[in-house]
Amino acid sequence: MTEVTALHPADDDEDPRAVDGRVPGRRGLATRQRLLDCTDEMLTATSYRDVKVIDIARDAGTSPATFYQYFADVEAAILVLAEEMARQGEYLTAIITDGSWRGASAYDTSLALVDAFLAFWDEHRPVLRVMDLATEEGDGRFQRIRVRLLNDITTALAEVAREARSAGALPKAIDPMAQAGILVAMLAHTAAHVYGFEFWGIRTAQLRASMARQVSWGVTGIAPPE
Amino acid sequence: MTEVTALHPADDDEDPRAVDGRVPGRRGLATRQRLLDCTDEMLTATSYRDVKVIDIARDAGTSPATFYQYFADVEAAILVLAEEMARQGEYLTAIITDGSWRGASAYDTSLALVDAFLAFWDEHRPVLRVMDLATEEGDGRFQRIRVRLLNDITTALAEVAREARSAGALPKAIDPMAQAGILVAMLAHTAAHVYGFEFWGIRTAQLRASMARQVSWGVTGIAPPE
DNA sequence: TCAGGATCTGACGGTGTGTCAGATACCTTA
DNA sequence: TAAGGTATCTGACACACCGTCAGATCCTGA
Repeated sequence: MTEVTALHPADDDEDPRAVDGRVPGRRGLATRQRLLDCTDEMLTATSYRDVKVIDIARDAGTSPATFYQYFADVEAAILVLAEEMARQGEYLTAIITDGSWRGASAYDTSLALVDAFLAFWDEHRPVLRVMDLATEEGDGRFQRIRVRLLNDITTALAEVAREARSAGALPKAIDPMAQAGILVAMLAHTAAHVYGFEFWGIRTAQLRASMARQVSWGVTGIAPPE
Repeated sequence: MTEVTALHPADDDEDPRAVDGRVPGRRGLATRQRLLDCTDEMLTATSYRDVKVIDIARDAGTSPATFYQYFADVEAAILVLAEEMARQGEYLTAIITDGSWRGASAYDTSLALVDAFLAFWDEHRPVLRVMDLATEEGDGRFQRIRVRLLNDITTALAEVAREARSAGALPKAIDPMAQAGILVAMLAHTAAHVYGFEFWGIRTAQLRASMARQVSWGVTGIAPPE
C-alpha cells in the first residue's frame, strides 16, 4: 500500500493477469512482485543459464507452482523486469532533447548523455544483458523492448544529426538514423563492458571523455574544444 | 584478403584431453570434433539457455555420457568453439597494421575494417553472443578469450591514434587505448545487431559508411573526405 | 459467522544431468 | 590371425528441475 500513485500512468497496458487469465488481487500482486524481485536478485547473483524457477520460488518463500501461476517461464518474468527498466530509461531521451547542441555545449550535453548511459547500465546490467542476448537470438518480445528503450534515444540523436546535416556540418551522404544508431551502439556496448575495460587498465574517466567526443562530433560534425 | 598466415602457430596450446586426463586418439578426437560441430549447430538453431547435452549427444549419434568424457559441461564445449573463433579473428588486426592511415586512405582502411567486422560477426554470431554474455557475467574463461580476440585489434588501433596524437591531430588529453576501445565496442555491437537495425529500417550500407567515418576520424583526428 | 472466490501447494509424470561400472571396438604383437 | 590390452562408448542410476492439476488453505464481504 506504500506507493500506488506514480506507478500507474501506463500500467494498464501491462497484463499482470495470472496464467489462467484472471486478474490477481492485492495478495496476488504482492506475491507476483515478490517473485519479480527474487528473479532480479537471482539474475544478479547467478548466470542467466542457471536461473531456476525452483530457486526463485524458494527465495520468495513460496512454491514453484505459484511461480507458474503468474509467469509462463523464467523469461516471462525477466520480460516484465525489462519492461519496467525500459520505462525507467525514458529520461535518457530527455537529456538529448532538453540539452543544447550548439557550439561548445554540445560536448557537455554529450558528457551528460554518456554519464546517464553509464549509470543506467550500471543499475540494470543483469536485465540488459539478457535483453541483448535474447534480442540477438531473435526473441521478438525482448527485441520490442529493446527498440522501445533505444528507439527514442536514437531518434532524438538522429534529429540533432539531421539539423547538422542541413546546416552543412555533416555530409549529405550520412544517414542520420544510421549515424545515431552506431553511436548508441557504442554507448551501450561500452557501458556494458566498463568493468572489463577497467580490469584491463583502461580508466572509465578516459572512456567517458572519448565517448562524449565521438558523440559530439558524430551528431554535430564539429570537433569539440580540447 | 585471404589471410592464412597465422592460423596454426599455437594449436598445441589446446588441450583436447578427455575428462580423466588421458589424451584421446584418432577415434576419440573424431568424436570430440563431432560433438563440437553439433554444439555449434545447436547454438545456431536454439537459444543458449535451451542447448542441452542430451540434444547435442543425440545429434552426434552418441550418448550424453560420451559428451561428458570430453567436456565438463556445455560451456566447456562452447569455450573451445570460442577459442577456435578467436584464432580465426587474428586477421582483423592485420587489416589495421597492414593498411594505410595517411590522408584519404584512412577512410578506405576503416571501411575494410568495418567490412571485416561485419563478415566476422556474421559468421560467428552464435558463439560471439555467448562469449559476450558470459564475459558480462564475470566468467573469466570467456573474458580471456574476448580479450585475446579484441585486445590486439584495440592495441593496433590505439597505435594509430597515438601517432595522430603525437602529430597534434588528436587532443593530448585523449587516451589512445580508451579511444580505440570505444571504437571497437561500436564495431562489435553494431555488427552484432545489424539484423535488428535492418529490420528497423536502417540499411547496413549506411551503418557501414557511418562506422567507417567514426573510426577514421576517431583514430586520425581528421574528417574523411565527403 | 460463513459462503464463495482468490490464492497456494503437494504430488506426480516427464525430461535433463552427471557418474559409474561394465561392455564394446580397435589396435597391436606375436 | 588370434589373443590381449587399451581406448572408447554406453546402459543404468540417483538426483534435480520442469510444468500441471486437483484439492487445501486463506481471505473478504455480507
